[in-house]
Amino acid sequence: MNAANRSACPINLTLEVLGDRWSLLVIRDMMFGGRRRFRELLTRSEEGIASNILADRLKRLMEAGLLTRADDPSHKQKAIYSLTEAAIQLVPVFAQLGGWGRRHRPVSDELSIRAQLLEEGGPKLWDRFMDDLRAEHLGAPAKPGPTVREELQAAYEEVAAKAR
Amino acid sequence: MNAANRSACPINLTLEVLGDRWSLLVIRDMMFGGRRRFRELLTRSEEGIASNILADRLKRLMEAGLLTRADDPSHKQKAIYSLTEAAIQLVPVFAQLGGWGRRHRPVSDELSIRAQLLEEGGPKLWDRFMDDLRAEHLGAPAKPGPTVREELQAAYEEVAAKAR
DNA sequence: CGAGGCGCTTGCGACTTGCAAGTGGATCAC
DNA sequence: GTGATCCACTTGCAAGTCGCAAGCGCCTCG
Repeated sequence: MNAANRSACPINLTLEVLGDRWSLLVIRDMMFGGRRRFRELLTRSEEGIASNILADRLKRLMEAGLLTRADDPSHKQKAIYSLTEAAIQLVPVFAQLGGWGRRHRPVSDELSIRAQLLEEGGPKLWDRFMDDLRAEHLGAPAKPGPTVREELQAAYEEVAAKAR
Repeated sequence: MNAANRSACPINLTLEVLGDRWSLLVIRDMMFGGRRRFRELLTRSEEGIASNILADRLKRLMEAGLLTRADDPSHKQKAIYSLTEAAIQLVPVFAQLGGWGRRHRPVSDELSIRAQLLEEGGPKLWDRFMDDLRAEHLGAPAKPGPTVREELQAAYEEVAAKAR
């Protein structure tokens, strides 16, 4: 369980940071849902994370170098969390995880359309998405045109509307 | 925690099956290490899994449809575990996880060479590897030539020899 | 027939999780 | 300016999970 006494295998080391039920979901909500604050992550989470678990995960992810925290200059008690470059590079991992889940788990149509588009878009779309995230979280210059998140969101809403 | 009351998001559903510290490591040892028996998985695991945890994970993975169990006809008390097609399709997920770990975690050179080759080989290599696994675990006809696992293993041993 | 290997199971203490409630401070509405 | 509300967490506690060591019945080998 200790990080120290386990192996230096890349997969094992990745699992030591991300191998639990919540860490990747928190990052997913920040990436795909655009959430940046504690309260947003807490209350708008599909799966209903508990506040102490969320606090603990944010702390661990910061220690692992996947997230940073800054005070909101416009509102002293608000904090803003940002993804680091390392976290942004999880985009292909999410694409594969989502693609696998879509094919092998009982997903709903609305929620799987994003995974499908991300998978079909391939590395080109992933790179665009990562550039969007760098602009949003790291202050890199933004590219013109709609963001990948907006495109995915629009597709989701279209499917959700049809389902109703 | 219950599968029932969480969301139908592909990433969440994937995490419900694989989102713990051991499940993916067990599958990794079967895929990349060629282990098929309880005892092999127990004693030749780099990370030292406990026997009760291993038993529990094998059971859960069978219930999730990722593994099957058969009696060894030549030895009544031995069991053989096989990967299902769903588990074999985790190859790209492993490739991405390994690639990310290699870039962002303190991996050792010997253990990361496999991840590097798998990443650089891209979808073509992944497909070959998946075909190898289908031959080994599902009884599909084998392709001629060395298996991907053998190639990865040879590269690993070369690096390990240099390191000494 | 005894030693050892096989796939597990059991007991138990330590740690982790999930829920509900609470904390101190900042902001907002009036 | 004052009371209600929002904010990011923290605390207490019950329940569940993990990890280690030991043990189980069965089978095989010499």
